[in-house]
Amino acid sequence: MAVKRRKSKVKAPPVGCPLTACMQFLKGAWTPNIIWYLREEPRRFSELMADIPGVSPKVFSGRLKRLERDGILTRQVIPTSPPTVEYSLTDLGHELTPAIEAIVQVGHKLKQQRVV
Amino acid sequence: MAVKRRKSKVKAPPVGCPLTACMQFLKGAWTPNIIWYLREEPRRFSELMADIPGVSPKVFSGRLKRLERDGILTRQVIPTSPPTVEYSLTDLGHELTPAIEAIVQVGHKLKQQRVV
DNA sequence: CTGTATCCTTGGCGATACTG
DNA sequence: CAGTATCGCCAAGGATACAG
Repeated sequence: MAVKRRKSKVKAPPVGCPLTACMQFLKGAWTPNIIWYLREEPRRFSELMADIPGVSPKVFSGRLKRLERDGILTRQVIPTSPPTVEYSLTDLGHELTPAIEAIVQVGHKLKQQRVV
Repeated sequence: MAVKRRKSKVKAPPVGCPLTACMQFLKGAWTPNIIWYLREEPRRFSELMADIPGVSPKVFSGRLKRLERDGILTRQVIPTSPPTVEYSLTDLGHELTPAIEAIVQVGHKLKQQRVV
């Protein structure tokens, strides 16, 4: 069925602004972590789930689907005998990693200063 | 009135991870933009509203309050005759700007490549 | 000018169970 | 192993009007 994307009634922050342009890909509770854990090498579903504890498979699967739809990552089924699936970043996905790296940097600093 | 904050039943991405530690401050639809537009100099309520079109005063006010509570910015009332209010980043707020700058950088690049 | 008050919608998120 | 199905919550966000 036509997955026609409804005109999101959720008011978008100002598009056209580079900040928002990038943030839209980082939106969502688990999104940055997923990209982060994929930055070096492809990972499988359960590996990612283990990397990012606390998320339910349903939510996780949904997030991965959206990221795939957005062109951030690709999903590849490997026909082994328990089937495995590998997720990896696309070029677009890799473009985002510098931003996330900066966020991680800041996070480290905040932790050092015990502000978190 | 004791605004006791309930143990948020919502989204609990893995805390303790630096990424999430930083992201919690960037969460929310208009948050990064607010910090961004305050990075150089203090701004008044209506200035910020104009910088970031499309947000209603209620939502905007709520966001600013949360940022103040989180220690990202300070609110100073200037007793002029129409009263004006100035918002400025705290030290903590300024710590976040490198991360946002990186995000903006990536946003620029994405726009150049017309992926957005 | 700088916000609050009301009321409402929505989609993100969660838990658990189940399947190819 | 890698997900869906189902059910439901609720905080974030929005529109509009009003207030100090």
